[in-house]
Amino acid sequence: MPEVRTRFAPSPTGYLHIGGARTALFNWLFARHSDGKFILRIEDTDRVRSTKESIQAIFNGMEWLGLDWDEGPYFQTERFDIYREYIEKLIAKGKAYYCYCTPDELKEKRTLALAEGRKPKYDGKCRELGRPKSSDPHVIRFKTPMSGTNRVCDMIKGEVKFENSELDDLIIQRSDGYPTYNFAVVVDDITMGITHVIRGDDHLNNTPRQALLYEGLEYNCPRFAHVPLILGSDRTRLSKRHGATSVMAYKEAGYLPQALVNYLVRLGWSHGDQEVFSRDELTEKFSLDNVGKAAGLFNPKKLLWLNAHYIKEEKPENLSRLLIPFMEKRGCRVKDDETLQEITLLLRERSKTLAEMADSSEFFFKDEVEYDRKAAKKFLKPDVMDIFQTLIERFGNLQTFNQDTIETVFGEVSAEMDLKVVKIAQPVRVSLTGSTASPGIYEVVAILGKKKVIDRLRSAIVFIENRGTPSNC
RNA sequence: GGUCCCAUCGUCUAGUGGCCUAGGACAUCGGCCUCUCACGCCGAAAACACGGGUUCGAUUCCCGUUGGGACUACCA
Repeated sequence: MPEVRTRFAPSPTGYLHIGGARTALFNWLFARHSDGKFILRIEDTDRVRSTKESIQAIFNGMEWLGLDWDEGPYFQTERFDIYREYIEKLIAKGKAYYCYCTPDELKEKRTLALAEGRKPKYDGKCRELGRPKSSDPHVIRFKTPMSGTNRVCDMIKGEVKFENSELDDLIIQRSDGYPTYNFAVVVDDITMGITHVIRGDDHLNNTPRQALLYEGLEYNCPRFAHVPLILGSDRTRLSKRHGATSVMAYKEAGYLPQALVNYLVRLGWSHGDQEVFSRDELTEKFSLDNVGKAAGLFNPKKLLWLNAHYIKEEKPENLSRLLIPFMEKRGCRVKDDETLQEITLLLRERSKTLAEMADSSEFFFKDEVEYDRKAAKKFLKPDVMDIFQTLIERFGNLQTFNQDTIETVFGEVSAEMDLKVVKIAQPVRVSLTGSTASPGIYEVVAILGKKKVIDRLRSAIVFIENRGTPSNC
């Protein structure tokens, strides 16, 4: 068996999007599973739409997802000599020809054909003419066989048949001398020794043209595998309309790369009933045999669930490091210390994203607690001032300020005042966090520390005292 | 319009002719746990698009219908 060689070949006309990422992932997994090579090739022959920023965005996305490549990146714009060489070969063999038809002429013919209900194929005018090369503007076209059936054996779709008569003579070199997509892809895949072309379903219709090109160039076709597309919730191609489609947007929203990888791989591929896969498990178990044929709808809720899962699984020390940029974005300057790790430990059970985790840990670091209106109205009432006062005293007297001693204080106060713990915990929670929902109150008190807790309880008392006066309402 | 692809719970899927009273997961709904919120646990509801064949037997194989999608450029 020759070595497996796969490639990911994005065009740098935007960020790395969800669909592209999955294609890259499948190629990467297939190569890693087979101990083969994964190659990155940038298809930048569209000089109007290709940008440097997009190239960088693709690199960033791949790096974040952990999709490392063994060869490349190759750039098509640096390979013109190679394409020219192959075009010359085709011309020499009489398999390609110069075409001097103008874009306007072609457009006219196309509209006419459409109006008459015919197929808008190129009519082959210059194929008959056989004009030699000249300095007049021209493209180069490939002579497509007029008849015959073309069979492509796809590893996912099975055998797909196309009639050659449906195809026309495709342009392989544009008038500006640039090769076109279908031609450059074939030459690249040949010269890079690609054995498996794994790509989106949307390329299935290109495959017969490319197969013909392989034939014309006298090379064997690689194996093809057309992966079904990812659709938005309205069942059309995933696009910006459907929300975030950029891989890096998920990083910024606080997703973990392993969650996105796990989600993407399970969308279209399965291994029995298993839902969660480590990276090692994926490279071990991935196979094209278990890739489904039908398009899949992108389901943000399931991705969110997976993200929550991976957050729960992540070590507190890693989480605290990942959390810092999110805290800074919220104006909290935090150190990656033991306290932050304790906080992430509390919050990892209750956060679906790092952004959410940052939101719910803000109160630990803010100087002033901002009370949620409803929460304050319900729990910060005159009858709790007594409780707060007692707690301030008891906490003040504690030699050891930890979860156990704090819990004991709550227990004692609840017994002495004949109040259920919840009647104490909720007002305290609001006074310390501003909200009715937070991690366990003993943990929160312990992490905040004696001074902050007492300060915040005092502020709450002041808040309650001032509430009666209209100026503070 | 033409070409091609596709079709199991709302969604991702298991299922490769009898193991199917169709399994799992997300989401939804109920319950338990509990200092709140989550987490976790338990449970419920929820699908083989339709019509013909083939077969002793079809979710599974074949054909058609319907529905959805992709492509249809001197873009990739």
